[in-house]
Amino acid sequence: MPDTLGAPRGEALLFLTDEQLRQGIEAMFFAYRGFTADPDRILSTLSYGRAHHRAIHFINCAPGTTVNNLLNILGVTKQSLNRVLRTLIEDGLVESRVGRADKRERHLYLTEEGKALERQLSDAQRARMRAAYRAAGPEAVVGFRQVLEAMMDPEMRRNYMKLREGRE
Amino acid sequence: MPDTLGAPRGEALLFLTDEQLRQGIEAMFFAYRGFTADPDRILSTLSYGRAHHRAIHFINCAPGTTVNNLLNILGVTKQSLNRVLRTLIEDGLVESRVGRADKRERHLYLTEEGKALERQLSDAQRARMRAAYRAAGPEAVVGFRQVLEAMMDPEMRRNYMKLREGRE
DNA sequence: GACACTACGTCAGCCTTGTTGACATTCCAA
DNA sequence: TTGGAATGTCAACAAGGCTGACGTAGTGTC
Repeated sequence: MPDTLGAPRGEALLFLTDEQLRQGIEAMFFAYRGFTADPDRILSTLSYGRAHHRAIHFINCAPGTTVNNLLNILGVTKQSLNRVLRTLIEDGLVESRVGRADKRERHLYLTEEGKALERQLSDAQRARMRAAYRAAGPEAVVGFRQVLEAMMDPEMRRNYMKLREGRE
Repeated sequence: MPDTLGAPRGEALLFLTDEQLRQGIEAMFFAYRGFTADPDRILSTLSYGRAHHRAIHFINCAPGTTVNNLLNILGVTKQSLNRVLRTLIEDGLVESRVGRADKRERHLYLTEEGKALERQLSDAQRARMRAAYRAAGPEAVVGFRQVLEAMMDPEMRRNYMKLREGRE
């Protein structure tokens, strides 16, 4: 069977077989379940859900972010986000400040209590991630990140990069 | 600062910093969105959801699987699964056969129509996975899989391995 | 100043998909 | 025969998505 691409020969492309891809798909499914399991347990005791976790996470990452900005990152409607945000503000975990330059905007911040919950959630999630990283080793981690980045929608990849830059 | 573990020195553990872990967490979040985006688009035109996709996927992987078995793999209640299965059976995508050895059990199979939808969904999902694999390269794929496997709950890892063995 | 537009909040209603609890049926096995 | 396992089904409920409509406040433009 001739190699239509020229450079890499058949065997070098074994990682692109349907069976390999299928295993990757299932690995994503099962791993994502593990990924969310620990925070989910904590949240359920507080009658919060994953949606609250996501909001808390990204507000913590980018303090002072606007509602619109958060909407784009999370990829939900403002009505959905608002429901979550309202409870977090009522419960004193998030503070909403009217913008100085543009008073239509609301800038979101975690309160001390909000930061405490964020820490609790991300400690649990990081512990699992750390264990997985340690078990797999540094080279595997590089590969892991490369594949994940390549799997994102371009727009989400931009959001992802932006968040990283903001912390460097 | 002394190295408490002995062997690897500080720099070798840079991949375990909180910032690295945080980036990994966000990468998982954004990548999973991409991972499900293509099937979701197809499903929404058929008034099906992700739950239907998951059922179809695993019935296709393990034809003749029982309801209970599927329950364990998917990690949902029988009532939840039943609602999904009922619509799939009504729509003629899934066939439920009474067990021969144990007539309490129902063995699940995809019909031709079900297989066609499965193919449509998995083609879309594999296309994205293939693009990501190709962009990242074979070494990255190995690392990707290693980290994902390490991130699973032990019970889910067993399910994952079992599915793989069944196809080899 | 009038007007269009933007950012945000909110109300109402709908859908999917998860949950619990209760109960019927069927059938295997002790 | 009787207990328990596997399954199906009904009802009720909640989280968290969605759309559509409407209100309000602030911005920017003509």
